[in-house]
Amino acid sequence: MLRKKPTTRPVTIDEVASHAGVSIKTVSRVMNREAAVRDSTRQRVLAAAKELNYKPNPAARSLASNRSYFVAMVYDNPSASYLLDFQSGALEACRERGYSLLLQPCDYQSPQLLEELVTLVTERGNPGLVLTPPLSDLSDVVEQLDKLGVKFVRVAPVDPEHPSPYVAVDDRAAAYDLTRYLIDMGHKRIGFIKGHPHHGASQARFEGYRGALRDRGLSFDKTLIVQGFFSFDSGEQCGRTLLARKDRPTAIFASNDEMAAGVLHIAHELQIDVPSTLSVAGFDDTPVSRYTWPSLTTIRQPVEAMAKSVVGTLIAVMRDERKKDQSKGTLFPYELVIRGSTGPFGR
Amino acid sequence: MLRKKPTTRPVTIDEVASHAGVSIKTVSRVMNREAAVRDSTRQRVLAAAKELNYKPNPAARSLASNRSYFVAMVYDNPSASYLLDFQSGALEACRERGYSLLLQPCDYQSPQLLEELVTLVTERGNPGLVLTPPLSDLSDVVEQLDKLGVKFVRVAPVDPEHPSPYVAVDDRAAAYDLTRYLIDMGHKRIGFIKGHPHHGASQARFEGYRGALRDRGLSFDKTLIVQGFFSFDSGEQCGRTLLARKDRPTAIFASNDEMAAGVLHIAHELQIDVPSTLSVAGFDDTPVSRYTWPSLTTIRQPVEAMAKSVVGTLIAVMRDERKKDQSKGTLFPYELVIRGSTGPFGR
DNA sequence: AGCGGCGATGACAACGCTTTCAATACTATA
DNA sequence: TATAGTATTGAAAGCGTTGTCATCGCCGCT
Repeated sequence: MLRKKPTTRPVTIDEVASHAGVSIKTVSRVMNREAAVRDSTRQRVLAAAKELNYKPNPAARSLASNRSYFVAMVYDNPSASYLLDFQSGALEACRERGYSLLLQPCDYQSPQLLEELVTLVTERGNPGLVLTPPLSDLSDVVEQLDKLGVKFVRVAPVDPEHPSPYVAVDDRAAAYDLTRYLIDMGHKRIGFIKGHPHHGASQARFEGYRGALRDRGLSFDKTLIVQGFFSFDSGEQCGRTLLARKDRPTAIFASNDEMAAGVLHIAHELQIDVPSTLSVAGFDDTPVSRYTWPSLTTIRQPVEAMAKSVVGTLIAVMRDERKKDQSKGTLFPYELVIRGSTGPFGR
Repeated sequence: MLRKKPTTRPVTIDEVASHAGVSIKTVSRVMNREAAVRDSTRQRVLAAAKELNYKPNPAARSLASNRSYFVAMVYDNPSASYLLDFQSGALEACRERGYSLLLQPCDYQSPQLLEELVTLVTERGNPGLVLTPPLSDLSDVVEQLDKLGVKFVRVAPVDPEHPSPYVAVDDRAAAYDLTRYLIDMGHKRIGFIKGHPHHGASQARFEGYRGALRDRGLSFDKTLIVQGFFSFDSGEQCGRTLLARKDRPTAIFASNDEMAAGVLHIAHELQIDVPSTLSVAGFDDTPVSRYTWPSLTTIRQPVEAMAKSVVGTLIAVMRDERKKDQSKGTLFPYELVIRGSTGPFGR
């Protein structure tokens, strides 16, 4: 079967120009929404473009303008559903503005990380970058990228000091609220599983937990704190540690849903009933929180909206459209979602 | 803070050429691995390129060559983790060959789907397409894309009749094996939750189930079959239907993990012990299968490897490198993964 | 009427690469 | 040593846009 593919050659700007009786430059102006075009002319051009179904050639565009129509999402494997939610928000922002999203998985601990990013940027026509955690906290990388003139925004940076734009949720306050909720359910011994130490949010969540204990006058017991790594496996391990003790906690707050799922697994293994004798809470409200039994009490972050917002900002930066007075960071609201995995102790 | 960004202008082919003492055409040849270059020349050029850290400008490249260095993954929300696994395999294939991956979420039922895809293709410089299920089964879309000369490959098409390349797993055989395993555990009444009717795999899995019953001489009870939609919620609903019956099944085979997770939820709600009085199995071996309690018996598909392979094929097609005698489809091996959610009836 | 200015438009040169085709340098052969 | 043939290389013309700068009207003001 060797039939020749038709591959209809796309319409070019020249055709639109002659069809509308103007120069290509004018068509270009119209397509780029530049101001200095008489309204009647603009209409004529738009009509011609529409009729011919003209789509500007992106390669020619970025070659000539030395501009990029790409946003690259740089990530190192945070939770899967977080990634997907984020992607979908980012895609939405890109779609609205005619940009495309590139994916750049990477190893945040690699010594060549900066080099890889620079390669990405130069190889892919200078896209803007979205740094997701924990990359958003690598201050040297941030510094260098900035120095190199790379446009980027950060997601959930622990340290908002750098002038680049970012989005985040107040992790500390969220963890504080969740902990207070547990305390208000009557829990006095609340275990805490810390998140990955290289994620800024981990520290903030821990501080929220501690703050709530303090404010409610509960003593802080260091032995109830264990170090997790945001993974299901680490959740199991930490759960085992906490639940093996004789004076085990009556509630466990895991710094994300996957670890909470791991704790639930161990609780089942040890035949500890949840929530009657153990409450378990997570963080993030990923789909995981519904798959577990019981469903997880957790904190919902509007990940998709955050992604959309921050990518929008990035594109504005790439276009130099950003008003100077615009605030560099945006905090999004979180929400405490109460499900079956938590309750008062002893029924 | 108005400091000017340095934005070091990238190295161009001209600089490499003069640095190596050759014409730009020769540099171009070397960069594109064309044959007709003396070895000594090639070395000289490579050295120069390396020294200057030359990266060909992709926009210029695709403008001049009218070729695309993009692969677009077209999907309509199959399971989240499936997507991510697929992405990561696709990215790997792209990375190896210097291509970039674009994401194109879409609505497979939209009447304008074809139009949207054509827009994508023309707007984004004619990328190759990866059609994931259920898009891979829209024969009219496939037909039209082919007619338009769009290069594409399909993932898990139910109907391999079209000559475009594809990857798949033998869903029927996998479901057959899983069902036989359940039967061999002593189950005689095995409920089946069908997958989304618009996914080709659904039918194949169902046939595998039926085939195993038949071969093992078990009667086929239509009332044990319920229609799901691959979602957790539909799993719950179907689970409720099946488990509310007096003569409820002793095992339930859900056509994917999320639905199986839903069934487990209902089992817990009804205080039906798994696996002693009910076995539950899923399909896909997504991370979900580990989060549930008990962990799910399921079928593992090498999604990432499949993605990598099919994207590799796509790129070969885009480059016209594909040997004619190459088989158009590739079947990947699946694996039965036995976990805690299944066992012999009555302990 | 003459002049400065500004709004609207177009001509033409990039942008960095590939393609085409011609030119040159070899190599094997007679 | 000449000769054809092949391997290697390069010059120049695009590819489809945007950037720069010149041009052309037209307005208001002297």
